Amino acid sequence: MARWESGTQERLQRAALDLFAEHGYDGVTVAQIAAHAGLTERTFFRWFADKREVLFRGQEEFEQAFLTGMTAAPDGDAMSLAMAGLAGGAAPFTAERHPWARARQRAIDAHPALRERELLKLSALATALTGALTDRGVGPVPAALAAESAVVVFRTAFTAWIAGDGARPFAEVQAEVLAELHALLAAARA
Amino acid sequence: MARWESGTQERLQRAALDLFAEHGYDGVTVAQIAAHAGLTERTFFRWFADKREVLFRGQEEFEQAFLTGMTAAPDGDAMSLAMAGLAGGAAPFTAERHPWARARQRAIDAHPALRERELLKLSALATALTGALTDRGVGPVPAALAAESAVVVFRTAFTAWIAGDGARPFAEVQAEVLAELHALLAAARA
DNA sequence: CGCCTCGATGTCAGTCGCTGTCATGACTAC
DNA sequence: GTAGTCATGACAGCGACTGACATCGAGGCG
Repeated sequence: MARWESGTQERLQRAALDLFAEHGYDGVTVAQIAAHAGLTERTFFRWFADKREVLFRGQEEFEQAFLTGMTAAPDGDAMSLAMAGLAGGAAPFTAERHPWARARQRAIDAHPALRERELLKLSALATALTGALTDRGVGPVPAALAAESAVVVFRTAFTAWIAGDGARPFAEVQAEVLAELHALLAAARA
Repeated sequence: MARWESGTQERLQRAALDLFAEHGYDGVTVAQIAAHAGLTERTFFRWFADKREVLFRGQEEFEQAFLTGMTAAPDGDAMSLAMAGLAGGAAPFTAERHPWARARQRAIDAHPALRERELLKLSALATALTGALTDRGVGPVPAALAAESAVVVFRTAFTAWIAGDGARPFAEVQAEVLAELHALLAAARA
Protein backbone atom coordinates (compact mmCIF):
# COMPACT_ATOMS: atom_id res chain seq x y z
CA MET A 1 0.00 0.00 0.00
CA ALA A 2 1.81 2.76 -1.40
CA ARG A 3 3.88 4.54 1.08
CA TRP A 4 4.82 6.55 -2.00
CA GLU A 5 2.65 7.58 -4.84
CA SER A 6 1.42 4.31 -6.30
CA GLY A 7 1.36 3.22 -9.90
CA THR A 8 4.90 4.31 -10.59
CA GLN A 9 5.37 2.01 -13.55
CA GLU A 10 2.08 3.04 -15.09
CA ARG A 11 2.88 6.74 -14.69
CA LEU A 12 6.24 6.23 -16.33
CA GLN A 13 4.64 4.30 -19.15
CA ARG A 14 2.05 6.96 -19.83
CA ALA A 15 4.67 9.69 -19.72
CA ALA A 16 6.86 7.76 -22.15
CA LEU A 17 4.05 7.09 -24.60
CA ASP A 18 2.96 10.74 -24.54
CA LEU A 19 6.46 12.02 -25.10
CA PHE A 20 7.27 9.46 -27.79
CA ALA A 21 4.12 10.43 -29.66
CA GLU A 22 5.10 14.08 -29.55
CA HIS A 23 8.87 14.05 -30.07
CA GLY A 24 9.65 10.54 -31.28
CA TYR A 25 11.60 7.84 -29.49
CA ASP A 26 14.98 9.38 -30.25
CA GLY A 27 13.81 12.85 -29.34
CA VAL A 28 13.08 11.90 -25.74
CA THR A 29 15.64 11.12 -23.05
CA VAL A 30 14.98 8.82 -20.13
CA ALA A 31 15.59 11.76 -17.81
CA GLN A 32 12.75 13.62 -19.52
CA ILE A 33 10.37 10.69 -19.16
CA ALA A 34 11.21 10.40 -15.49
CA ALA A 35 10.86 14.14 -14.91
CA HIS A 36 7.48 14.05 -16.66
CA ALA A 37 6.39 11.46 -14.09
CA GLY A 38 7.89 13.42 -11.21
CA LEU A 39 10.85 11.08 -10.78
CA THR A 40 14.52 10.88 -11.60
CA GLU A 41 16.32 8.91 -14.30
CA ARG A 42 17.78 6.56 -11.72
CA THR A 43 14.33 5.57 -10.53
CA PHE A 44 13.20 4.85 -14.08
CA PHE A 45 15.92 2.24 -14.37
CA ARG A 46 14.86 0.65 -11.10
CA TRP A 47 11.45 -0.14 -12.61
CA PHE A 48 12.44 -0.88 -16.18
CA ALA A 49 15.49 -2.71 -17.44
CA ASP A 50 15.97 -0.26 -20.30
CA LYS A 51 14.33 2.59 -22.18
CA ARG A 52 12.38 0.28 -24.51
CA GLU A 53 10.91 -1.90 -21.83
CA VAL A 54 8.68 0.91 -20.59
CA LEU A 55 6.19 0.14 -23.37
CA PHE A 56 6.11 -3.59 -22.64
CA ARG A 57 4.80 -3.80 -19.10
CA GLY A 58 2.61 -6.78 -18.20
CA GLN A 59 4.11 -9.18 -20.69
CA GLU A 60 4.18 -12.04 -18.17
CA GLU A 61 0.42 -11.88 -17.57
CA PHE A 62 -0.20 -11.87 -21.30
CA GLU A 63 2.04 -14.88 -21.80
CA GLN A 64 0.35 -16.61 -18.91
CA ALA A 65 -3.10 -16.04 -20.43
CA PHE A 66 -1.91 -17.80 -23.55
CA LEU A 67 -0.57 -20.73 -21.60
CA THR A 68 -3.63 -21.23 -19.44
CA GLY A 69 -5.79 -21.06 -22.55
CA MET A 70 -3.73 -23.93 -23.87
CA THR A 71 -3.59 -26.06 -20.75
CA ALA A 72 -7.34 -25.72 -20.37
CA ALA A 73 -7.87 -27.36 -23.76
CA PRO A 74 -8.57 -31.09 -23.97
CA ASP A 75 -5.94 -33.28 -25.56
CA GLY A 76 -5.65 -33.09 -29.31
CA ASP A 77 -3.13 -32.61 -32.11
CA ALA A 78 -0.31 -30.09 -31.72
CA MET A 79 -1.77 -27.41 -33.95
CA SER A 80 -5.19 -27.50 -32.30
CA LEU A 81 -3.59 -27.24 -28.89
CA ALA A 82 -1.48 -24.27 -29.91
CA MET A 83 -4.47 -22.52 -31.43
CA ALA A 84 -6.44 -23.12 -28.23
CA GLY A 85 -3.98 -20.75 -26.57
CA LEU A 86 -5.14 -17.98 -28.87
CA ALA A 87 -8.49 -17.81 -27.11
CA GLY A 88 -6.83 -17.05 -23.80
CA GLY A 89 -4.45 -14.58 -25.38
CA ALA A 90 -7.32 -12.62 -26.88
CA ALA A 91 -8.77 -11.68 -23.50
CA PRO A 92 -6.91 -8.39 -22.90
CA PHE A 93 -7.87 -6.92 -26.26
CA THR A 94 -11.27 -5.48 -25.55
CA ALA A 95 -12.95 -2.65 -27.42
CA GLU A 96 -12.32 -0.22 -24.60
CA ARG A 97 -8.60 -0.87 -24.67
CA HIS A 98 -8.46 -0.39 -28.42
CA PRO A 99 -7.41 3.29 -28.39
CA TRP A 100 -4.61 2.63 -25.94
CA ALA A 101 -3.40 -0.41 -27.87
CA ARG A 102 -3.48 1.59 -31.05
CA ALA A 103 -1.46 4.48 -29.66
CA ARG A 104 1.07 2.08 -28.22
CA GLN A 105 1.40 0.17 -31.48
CA ARG A 106 1.81 3.39 -33.39
CA ALA A 107 4.78 4.31 -31.22
CA ILE A 108 6.30 0.85 -31.56
CA ASP A 109 5.96 0.78 -35.33
CA ALA A 110 7.63 4.17 -35.54
CA HIS A 111 11.03 2.97 -34.33
CA PRO A 112 13.07 -0.16 -35.13
CA ALA A 113 14.40 -0.38 -31.59
CA LEU A 114 10.86 -0.82 -30.30
CA ARG A 115 9.91 -3.21 -33.08
CA GLU A 116 12.92 -5.32 -32.13
CA ARG A 117 11.73 -5.54 -28.56
CA GLU A 118 8.22 -6.46 -29.67
CA LEU A 119 9.61 -9.27 -31.79
CA LEU A 120 11.64 -10.53 -28.86
CA LYS A 121 8.52 -10.63 -26.69
CA LEU A 122 6.61 -12.56 -29.35
CA SER A 123 9.54 -14.91 -29.71
CA ALA A 124 9.50 -15.52 -25.97
CA LEU A 125 5.80 -16.29 -26.22
CA ALA A 126 6.45 -18.81 -28.98
CA THR A 127 9.18 -20.42 -26.90
CA ALA A 128 6.85 -20.72 -23.92
CA LEU A 129 4.16 -22.29 -26.09
CA THR A 130 6.69 -24.69 -27.56
CA GLY A 131 7.71 -25.75 -24.08
CA ALA A 132 4.11 -26.32 -23.03
CA LEU A 133 3.56 -28.47 -26.12
CA THR A 134 6.62 -30.61 -25.59
CA ASP A 135 5.49 -31.04 -21.98
CA ARG A 136 2.37 -32.60 -23.45
CA GLY A 137 4.44 -35.05 -25.44
CA VAL A 138 4.66 -33.25 -28.78
CA GLY A 139 8.00 -33.62 -30.58
CA PRO A 140 10.29 -30.58 -30.72
CA VAL A 141 9.90 -29.73 -34.39
CA PRO A 142 6.09 -30.04 -34.57
CA ALA A 143 5.85 -28.16 -31.27
CA ALA A 144 7.96 -25.30 -32.61
CA LEU A 145 5.99 -25.17 -35.85
CA ALA A 146 2.62 -25.19 -34.11
CA ALA A 147 3.68 -22.56 -31.57
CA GLU A 148 5.19 -20.25 -34.18
CA SER A 149 2.11 -20.65 -36.36
CA ALA A 150 -0.13 -19.68 -33.47
CA VAL A 151 1.96 -16.56 -32.87
CA VAL A 152 1.78 -15.69 -36.57
CA VAL A 153 -1.99 -15.95 -36.45
CA PHE A 154 -2.10 -13.81 -33.34
CA ARG A 155 0.13 -11.12 -34.73
CA THR A 156 -1.65 -10.99 -38.06
CA ALA A 157 -5.00 -10.74 -36.33
CA PHE A 158 -3.69 -8.07 -34.00
CA THR A 159 -2.48 -5.98 -36.92
CA ALA A 160 -5.88 -6.22 -38.56
CA TRP A 161 -7.67 -5.44 -35.30
CA ILE A 162 -5.52 -2.37 -34.71
CA ALA A 163 -6.12 -1.17 -38.24
CA GLY A 164 -9.86 -1.27 -37.60
CA ASP A 165 -11.82 0.84 -35.15
CA GLY A 166 -12.06 -1.84 -32.49
CA ALA A 167 -15.72 -2.53 -33.02
CA ARG A 168 -15.12 -6.09 -34.18
CA PRO A 169 -14.17 -8.36 -31.29
CA PHE A 170 -10.54 -9.41 -31.44
CA ALA A 171 -11.45 -13.08 -31.02
CA GLU A 172 -13.59 -12.88 -34.12
CA VAL A 173 -10.80 -11.40 -36.24
CA GLN A 174 -8.44 -14.03 -34.93
CA ALA A 175 -10.80 -16.88 -35.82
CA GLU A 176 -11.05 -15.50 -39.32
CA VAL A 177 -7.29 -15.31 -39.76
CA LEU A 178 -6.93 -18.86 -38.49
CA ALA A 179 -9.51 -20.05 -41.02
CA GLU A 180 -7.58 -18.26 -43.73
CA LEU A 181 -4.35 -20.00 -42.74
CA HIS A 182 -6.09 -23.36 -43.00
CA ALA A 183 -7.45 -22.44 -46.41
CA LEU A 184 -4.02 -21.34 -47.62
CA LEU A 185 -2.33 -24.58 -46.68
CA ALA A 186 -5.18 -26.64 -48.04
CA ALA A 187 -4.83 -24.84 -51.36
CA ALA A 188 -1.09 -25.50 -51.43
CA ARG A 189 -1.69 -29.21 -50.96
CA ALA A 190 -3.87 -29.38 -54.03
CA MET B 1 40.85 -1.59 -55.34
CA ALA B 2 41.90 -1.19 -51.93
CA ARG B 3 44.02 1.79 -51.42
CA TRP B 4 43.75 0.58 -47.86
CA GLU B 5 43.71 -2.93 -46.63
CA SER B 6 40.63 -4.46 -48.22
CA GLY B 7 37.92 -6.51 -46.57
CA THR B 8 37.48 -4.11 -43.70
CA GLN B 9 33.97 -5.27 -42.83
CA GLU B 10 34.95 -8.90 -42.96
CA ARG B 11 37.96 -8.33 -40.72
CA LEU B 12 35.82 -6.50 -38.22
CA GLN B 13 33.23 -9.27 -38.30
CA ARG B 14 35.81 -11.98 -37.69
CA ALA B 15 37.39 -10.01 -34.88
CA ALA B 16 33.99 -9.46 -33.27
CA LEU B 17 32.97 -13.11 -33.51
CA ASP B 18 36.29 -14.27 -32.06
CA LEU B 19 36.12 -11.84 -29.18
CA PHE B 20 32.45 -12.51 -28.45
CA ALA B 21 33.16 -16.23 -28.32
CA GLU B 22 35.95 -15.68 -25.82
CA HIS B 23 34.63 -12.91 -23.57
CA GLY B 24 30.93 -12.68 -24.35
CA TYR B 25 29.09 -9.83 -26.04
CA ASP B 26 29.06 -7.64 -22.94
CA GLY B 27 32.69 -8.37 -22.19
CA VAL B 28 33.90 -6.81 -25.41
CA THR B 29 33.93 -3.12 -26.31
CA VAL B 30 33.68 -1.78 -29.81
CA ALA B 31 37.09 -0.20 -29.35
CA GLN B 32 38.54 -3.65 -28.65
CA ILE B 33 36.94 -5.14 -31.77
CA ALA B 34 38.32 -2.32 -33.87
CA ALA B 35 41.79 -2.58 -32.35
CA HIS B 36 41.75 -6.33 -32.99
CA ALA B 37 41.19 -5.53 -36.66
CA GLY B 38 43.84 -2.79 -36.66
CA LEU B 39 41.32 0.04 -36.71
CA THR B 40 39.74 2.59 -34.41
CA GLU B 41 36.30 2.67 -32.85
CA ARG B 42 35.21 5.53 -35.09
CA THR B 43 35.96 3.49 -38.20
CA PHE B 44 33.90 0.59 -36.88
CA PHE B 45 30.86 2.84 -36.75
CA ARG B 46 31.48 3.99 -40.30
CA TRP B 47 31.01 0.42 -41.53
CA PHE B 48 28.35 -0.79 -39.13
CA ALA B 49 25.37 1.12 -37.78
CA ASP B 50 25.86 -0.33 -34.31
CA LYS B 51 27.69 -2.98 -32.32
CA ARG B 52 25.15 -5.72 -33.11
CA GLU B 53 25.11 -5.19 -36.83
CA VAL B 54 28.64 -6.52 -37.20
CA LEU B 55 27.29 -10.09 -37.12
CA PHE B 56 24.63 -9.45 -39.75
CA ARG B 57 26.59 -8.46 -42.82
CA GLY B 58 25.21 -9.52 -46.20
CA GLN B 59 21.57 -9.52 -45.19
CA GLU B 60 20.49 -7.82 -48.41
CA GLU B 61 21.95 -10.56 -50.62
CA PHE B 62 20.26 -13.19 -48.51
CA GLU B 63 16.93 -11.44 -48.76
CA GLN B 64 17.43 -11.02 -52.48
CA ALA B 65 18.07 -14.76 -52.90
CA PHE B 66 14.73 -15.44 -51.28
CA LEU B 67 12.94 -13.00 -53.53
CA THR B 68 14.47 -14.24 -56.79
CA GLY B 69 13.63 -17.78 -55.76
CA MET B 70 10.05 -16.63 -55.49
CA THR B 71 9.84 -14.58 -58.65
CA ALA B 72 11.33 -17.45 -60.60
CA ALA B 73 8.43 -19.68 -59.60
CA PRO B 74 5.44 -20.09 -61.92
CA ASP B 75 2.13 -18.67 -60.83
CA GLY B 76 0.31 -20.57 -58.13
CA ASP B 77 -1.38 -20.16 -54.77
CA ALA B 78 0.10 -17.83 -52.16
CA MET B 79 1.56 -20.50 -49.93
CA SER B 80 3.26 -22.36 -52.79
CA LEU B 81 4.76 -19.11 -54.04
CA ALA B 82 6.11 -18.22 -50.62
CA MET B 83 7.58 -21.66 -50.16
CA ALA B 84 9.25 -21.40 -53.57
CA GLY B 85 11.35 -18.62 -52.08
CA LEU B 86 12.76 -21.10 -49.58
CA ALA B 87 14.72 -22.85 -52.32
CA GLY B 88 16.56 -19.66 -53.21
CA GLY B 89 17.11 -18.81 -49.58
CA ALA B 90 18.75 -22.17 -48.95
CA ALA B 91 21.62 -21.48 -51.34
CA PRO B 92 24.11 -19.89 -48.93
CA PHE B 93 23.88 -22.71 -46.42
CA THR B 94 26.35 -25.20 -47.80
CA ALA B 95 28.18 -27.86 -45.83
CA GLU B 96 31.43 -25.91 -45.95
CA ARG B 97 29.86 -22.86 -44.38
CA HIS B 98 28.32 -24.91 -41.60
CA PRO B 99 31.07 -24.33 -39.02
CA TRP B 100 30.99 -20.59 -39.56
CA ALA B 101 27.20 -20.46 -39.41
CA ARG B 102 27.25 -22.51 -36.25
CA ALA B 103 29.79 -20.28 -34.50
CA ARG B 104 27.84 -17.20 -35.50
CA GLN B 105 24.56 -18.65 -34.29
CA ARG B 106 26.12 -19.68 -31.03
CA ALA B 107 27.15 -16.08 -30.40
CA ILE B 108 23.73 -14.76 -31.36
CA ASP B 109 21.87 -17.20 -29.12
CA ALA B 110 24.09 -16.22 -26.21
CA HIS B 111 22.79 -12.66 -25.95
CA PRO B 112 19.27 -11.20 -26.14
CA ALA B 113 20.50 -8.08 -27.89
CA LEU B 114 21.75 -10.18 -30.78
CA ARG B 115 18.63 -12.36 -30.82
CA GLU B 116 16.57 -9.20 -31.10
CA ARG B 117 18.51 -8.11 -34.14
CA GLU B 118 18.17 -11.52 -35.72
CA LEU B 119 14.41 -11.39 -35.26
CA LEU B 120 14.30 -7.95 -36.83
CA LYS B 121 16.17 -9.25 -39.87
CA LEU B 122 13.79 -12.18 -40.23
CA SER B 123 10.87 -9.82 -39.83
CA ALA B 124 12.27 -7.66 -42.63
CA LEU B 125 12.52 -10.78 -44.78
CA ALA B 126 8.88 -11.63 -44.09
CA THR B 127 7.87 -8.07 -44.97
CA ALA B 128 9.77 -8.25 -48.27
CA LEU B 129 8.12 -11.56 -49.11
CA THR B 130 4.73 -10.14 -48.23
CA GLY B 131 5.33 -7.24 -50.59
CA ALA B 132 6.38 -9.54 -53.40
CA LEU B 133 3.22 -11.59 -52.90
CA THR B 134 0.90 -8.60 -52.91
CA ASP B 135 2.65 -7.44 -56.08
CA ARG B 136 1.49 -10.70 -57.59
CA GLY B 137 -2.07 -9.96 -56.64
CA VAL B 138 -2.35 -11.81 -53.36
CA GLY B 139 -4.48 -10.10 -50.71
CA PRO B 140 -2.68 -8.54 -47.73
CA VAL B 141 -3.73 -11.02 -45.06
CA PRO B 142 -3.04 -14.20 -47.06
CA ALA B 143 0.23 -12.67 -48.24
CA ALA B 144 1.33 -11.94 -44.68
CA LEU B 145 0.32 -15.41 -43.50
CA ALA B 146 2.11 -17.17 -46.34
CA ALA B 147 5.26 -15.08 -45.96
CA GLU B 148 5.41 -15.51 -42.19
CA SER B 149 4.83 -19.24 -42.56
CA ALA B 150 7.70 -19.49 -45.00
CA VAL B 151 9.97 -17.69 -42.57
CA VAL B 152 8.87 -20.01 -39.78
CA VAL B 153 9.74 -23.02 -41.92
CA PHE B 154 13.09 -21.49 -42.78
CA ARG B 155 13.99 -20.67 -39.21
CA THR B 156 12.90 -24.05 -37.88
CA ALA B 157 14.90 -25.83 -40.56
CA PHE B 158 17.90 -23.63 -39.90
CA THR B 159 17.82 -24.48 -36.21
CA ALA B 160 17.73 -28.17 -37.00
CA TRP B 161 20.50 -27.84 -39.59
CA ILE B 162 22.72 -25.97 -37.15
CA ALA B 163 22.09 -28.58 -34.47
CA GLY B 164 23.39 -31.26 -36.85
CA ASP B 165 26.87 -31.62 -38.25
CA GLY B 166 26.05 -30.09 -41.61
CA ALA B 167 26.23 -33.35 -43.51
CA ARG B 168 22.56 -33.22 -44.46
CA PRO B 169 21.88 -30.62 -47.14
CA PHE B 170 19.96 -27.66 -45.80
CA ALA B 171 17.40 -27.87 -48.61
CA GLU B 172 16.58 -31.40 -47.56
CA VAL B 173 15.99 -30.44 -43.94
CA GLN B 174 13.84 -27.56 -45.08
CA ALA B 175 11.69 -29.77 -47.30
CA GLU B 176 11.13 -32.08 -44.37
CA VAL B 177 10.04 -29.26 -42.08
CA LEU B 178 7.68 -27.98 -44.73
CA ALA B 179 6.11 -31.42 -45.07
CA GLU B 180 5.70 -31.54 -41.32
CA LEU B 181 3.89 -28.20 -41.32
CA HIS B 182 1.48 -29.50 -43.94
CA ALA B 183 0.88 -32.64 -41.90
CA LEU B 184 0.24 -30.61 -38.75
CA LEU B 185 -2.39 -28.43 -40.34
CA ALA B 186 -3.99 -31.37 -42.08
CA ALA B 187 -4.31 -33.14 -38.72
CA ALA B 188 -5.89 -30.06 -37.17
CA ARG B 189 -8.52 -29.99 -39.91
CA ALA B 190 -9.64 -33.50 -39.11
C1' DC C 1 57.62 15.29 -61.31
C1' DG C 2 54.17 18.20 -58.85
C1' DC C 3 49.42 19.44 -57.92
C1' DC C 4 44.65 18.24 -57.02
C1' DT C 5 40.83 15.39 -55.79
C1' DC C 6 38.65 11.89 -53.22
C1' DG C 7 37.66 8.30 -50.14
C1' DA C 8 39.07 5.76 -45.93
C1' DT C 9 40.91 6.61 -41.65
C1' DG C 10 42.27 9.05 -37.19
C1' DT C 11 41.36 12.46 -33.40
C1' DC C 12 38.56 14.84 -30.24
C1' DA C 13 34.71 16.38 -27.83
C1' DG C 14 30.20 15.56 -26.46
C1' DT C 15 25.45 13.29 -25.55
C1' DC C 16 22.91 9.62 -23.73
C1' DG C 17 21.81 4.90 -22.07
C1' DC C 18 22.75 2.41 -18.16
C1' DT C 19 25.02 0.89 -13.54
C1' DG C 20 27.16 0.80 -8.80
C1' DT C 21 27.24 3.06 -4.49
C1' DC C 22 25.81 5.63 -0.80
C1' DA C 23 22.64 8.78 1.54
C1' DT C 24 17.83 10.22 2.72
C1' DG C 25 13.22 10.17 3.99
C1' DA C 26 8.75 7.91 4.78
C1' DC C 27 6.34 4.32 6.58
C1' DT C 28 5.86 -0.15 9.54
C1' DA C 29 6.66 -3.13 13.37
C1' DC C 30 7.78 -3.80 17.93
C1' DG D 1 10.68 6.02 19.97
C1' DT D 2 13.65 3.07 17.98
C1' DA D 3 14.94 -0.03 14.51
C1' DG D 4 14.15 -1.89 10.05
C1' DT D 5 12.56 -1.64 5.33
C1' DC D 6 12.00 0.21 0.88
C1' DA D 7 11.35 3.63 -2.77
C1' DT D 8 13.83 7.34 -4.01
C1' DG D 9 17.64 10.94 -4.83
C1' DA D 10 22.45 12.28 -5.74
C1' DC D 11 26.76 11.35 -7.81
C1' DA D 12 30.39 9.24 -10.34
C1' DG D 13 31.64 6.48 -14.10
C1' DC D 14 31.69 3.34 -18.35
C1' DG D 15 30.55 2.36 -22.96
C1' DA D 16 27.73 3.05 -27.24
C1' DC D 17 27.24 6.26 -30.67
C1' DT D 18 27.69 10.95 -33.33
C1' DG D 19 29.36 15.28 -35.48
C1' DA D 20 33.22 18.07 -36.93
C1' DC D 21 37.68 18.50 -38.53
C1' DA D 22 42.36 16.89 -39.80
C1' DT D 23 45.25 13.49 -42.25
C1' DC D 24 46.98 10.29 -45.43
C1' DG D 25 47.40 7.47 -49.42
C1' DA D 26 46.14 6.43 -54.25
C1' DG D 27 44.97 7.95 -58.79
C1' DG D 28 44.20 11.70 -62.50
C1' DC D 29 46.24 15.35 -65.03
C1' DG D 30 49.35 19.03 -66.33
